[in-house]
Amino acid sequence: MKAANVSLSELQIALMRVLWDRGEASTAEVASILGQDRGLAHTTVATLLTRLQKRGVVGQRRDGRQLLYRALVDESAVRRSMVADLIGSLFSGDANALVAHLVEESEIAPDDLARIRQRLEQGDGDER
Amino acid sequence: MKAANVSLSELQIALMRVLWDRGEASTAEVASILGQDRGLAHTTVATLLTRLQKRGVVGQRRDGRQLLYRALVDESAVRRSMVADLIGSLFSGDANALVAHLVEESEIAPDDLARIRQRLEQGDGDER
DNA sequence: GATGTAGTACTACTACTGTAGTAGAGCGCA
DNA sequence: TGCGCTCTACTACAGTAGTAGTACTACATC
Repeated sequence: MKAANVSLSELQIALMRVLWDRGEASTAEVASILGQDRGLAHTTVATLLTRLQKRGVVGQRRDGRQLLYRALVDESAVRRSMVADLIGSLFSGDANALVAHLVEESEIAPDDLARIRQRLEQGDGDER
Repeated sequence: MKAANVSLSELQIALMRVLWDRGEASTAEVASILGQDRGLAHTTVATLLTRLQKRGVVGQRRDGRQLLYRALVDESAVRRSMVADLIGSLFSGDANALVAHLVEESEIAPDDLARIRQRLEQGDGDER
């Protein structure tokens, strides 16, 4: 629960992605992955995780000397709230305008729309 | 020009929207509109505009005692860069996944996809 | 000419983010 | 049984955003 209003920075999302992928991870694990990609110090990652924990976005569990973190919000909740924010502020709340933008900017081909629709209509009779 | 990397907060976008709508606006105008909606002090709006100007996002022109501001980046550039950021961080760079998300979250109806495609294919042979 | 008014410039403060160092605690190995 | 390593906790600092007050300036009006 705690569904609403989770807006994260790019870096924070990268952190979360590690947790989403593995379910639970120690600071060291996260740091080794993030540090690899971005050259962040171990302590930096620890700070970021602590802050997210204080914010209630991740949960913390002690395992001996180590801390294990896991996500308390799932990716789709973050997607939901961040996409909604974007549509609200930049597309006057109109999701169709966002799709139109994507096509206009050649981010997706018009044919993809049909494919997506087909896939979704087949995949689920209705699940929502 | 200055195409890239314009990422703005919700409030900053609201400021910009006033400028996008009217082309050029004085601090007072922006403040009266924004202040209406959000109860911001006149000086707050002035500060925000100055900062955007320092960042090169808006241009400033003196008209007597007043300053007139106009946007130096257009809305589509901001959309482009912010949508791209979002897709990059939350949808693994896959724009299709964003569209699928929109449909799954009932932000748009599957039929809308067809409508959008039709509209776009008719509207422009190709313009890009 | 003095004064009120409108408008800008400067300063300030809080919160959050990115970044990381240092200090301290516990564990394992020589 | 002490030394080093690892891991966390705490502190710090710069940058940006949100918010607004105060001070100064120019203009109009009496």
